Amino acid sequence: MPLRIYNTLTSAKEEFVPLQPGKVSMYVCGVTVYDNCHIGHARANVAFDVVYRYLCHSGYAVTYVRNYTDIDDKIINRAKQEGVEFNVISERYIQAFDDDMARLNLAMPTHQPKATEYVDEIIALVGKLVAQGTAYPIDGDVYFSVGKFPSYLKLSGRNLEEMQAGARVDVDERKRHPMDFALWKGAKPGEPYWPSPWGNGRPGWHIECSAMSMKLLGETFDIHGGGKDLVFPHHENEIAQSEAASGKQFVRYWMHNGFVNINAEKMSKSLGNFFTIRDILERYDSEVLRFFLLSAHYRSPIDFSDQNLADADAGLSRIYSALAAMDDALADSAASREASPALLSEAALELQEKLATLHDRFCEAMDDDFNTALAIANIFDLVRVLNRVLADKAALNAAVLSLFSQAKTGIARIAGVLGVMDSVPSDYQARLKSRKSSDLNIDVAEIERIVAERTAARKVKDFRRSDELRDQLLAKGVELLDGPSGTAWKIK
RNA sequence: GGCGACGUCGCCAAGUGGUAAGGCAAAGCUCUGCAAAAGCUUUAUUCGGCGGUUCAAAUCCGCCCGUCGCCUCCA
Repeated sequence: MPLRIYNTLTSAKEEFVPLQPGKVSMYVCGVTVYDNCHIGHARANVAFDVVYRYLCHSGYAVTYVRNYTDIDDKIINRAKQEGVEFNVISERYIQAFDDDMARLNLAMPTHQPKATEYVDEIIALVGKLVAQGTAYPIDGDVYFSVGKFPSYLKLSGRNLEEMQAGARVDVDERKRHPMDFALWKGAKPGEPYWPSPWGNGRPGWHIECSAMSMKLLGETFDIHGGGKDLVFPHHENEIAQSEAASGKQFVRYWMHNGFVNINAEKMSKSLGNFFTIRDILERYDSEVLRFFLLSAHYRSPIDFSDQNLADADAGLSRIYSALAAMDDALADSAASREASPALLSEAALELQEKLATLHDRFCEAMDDDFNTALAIANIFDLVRVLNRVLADKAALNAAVLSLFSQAKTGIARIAGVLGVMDSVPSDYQARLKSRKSSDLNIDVAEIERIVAERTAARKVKDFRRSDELRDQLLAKGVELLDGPSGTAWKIK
């Protein structure tokens, strides 16, 4: 079954046919590095990380480019505030971005270019547009002339007249058309600059992506991604600059991810209602955050709340519990099972059937515009059957254990694409426990002492004292779990 | 004002013509001294409302209501 991708350019799902068979060229707008990243950045980057991984999984040789925009007005402003050079700011937040993405288990792109390393290419591109007459210099700035590019706004499906009617911006009177945008900005005193034919200055906002993507991927490439909010003006302007310069189609498939909302409203810097990735990782495991982000389709809005994160946490734990239980069964098995008949129970037969189609169903979901929500639902479906088999301890024979091995392999294959469920189950569980115990207001030795006292009380059937001690611990957030081999405890 | 998206069980969320996936929560059961935890089972004749097309619609069309986004920096 062919992969189908929703293309913003045509507003439809289209069969994906790469420019060159077996190869995919893909560019995703990274970040402007002037501050820490928020959950919205996490979503976009996780979404395209999965796109990248799935394309690789499908057998394509993928060249994945994700840029850093490391020169921009916001960076300059921030540098001014702090009284440092602009590159102190950009380098700091590049490092922060890299750290955040590593924690979110992102695969490394093939190239991670920085705008400042491509100034020559940018100047050449602007120069070409000026020479052509599609761009014009004024007082050290250079503007793109939207009137010279007839298909301007084809991506966002608007027209120039409407845009002007709704314009809320003060128009620079020097521009030929109110919608003309800057390719190059002349430097004011004290600002960073590069020499250019139009004087000292720096790149405008959109031009760096055109220059870097065309340099690394060619004038026409397969996939260009980013958040929905980049459709206009950023991607629209990229198309204008690039296609005007090359005379060729710039990008074949435009992909845009939906927003992260807070109380059904867009999370954004300007609204001030954002959470940084760092903030959230203080409180939730990074794998939980990633799992949460993949639990909705990448184009849908997703509402960020404690409740929803807690739900994701519970769901992911359910999967790991089943994986851990399989590990246990496999570990304490072997010899004693060998003699047992290899008959499969009804549940085991169902498991066998689910395993046979597991990978196909995964691909079917992902081929439909990267439907990770459906892919995850399939995993839960498998987990339910798995638990049913696990529950029947007497039926754990060699044949069933072999199914468990298959299940582990099958899930690992999927986990490798989604970038979740790829921890060692017992490690994951230990990670959660230690995270929770860090905000505990009682020390472990004290817990152990009370547990021991209660065990003694239970031994002599003093259940009143036993329950008293249990309540005492519960009040401090410690939950007791009595089992055949003694009493374990966990943080509530 | 222009353009666009969305509205599916208490909550989250798949499903774009063939008769409602999955998760969380809840209830029942198993287990337990009792619990907790865990597991199993159950839980929408119905998809914002009203019309229409069709043998058949959550899915297509029209209108209405509601929410949100873009049009300014934004993933």
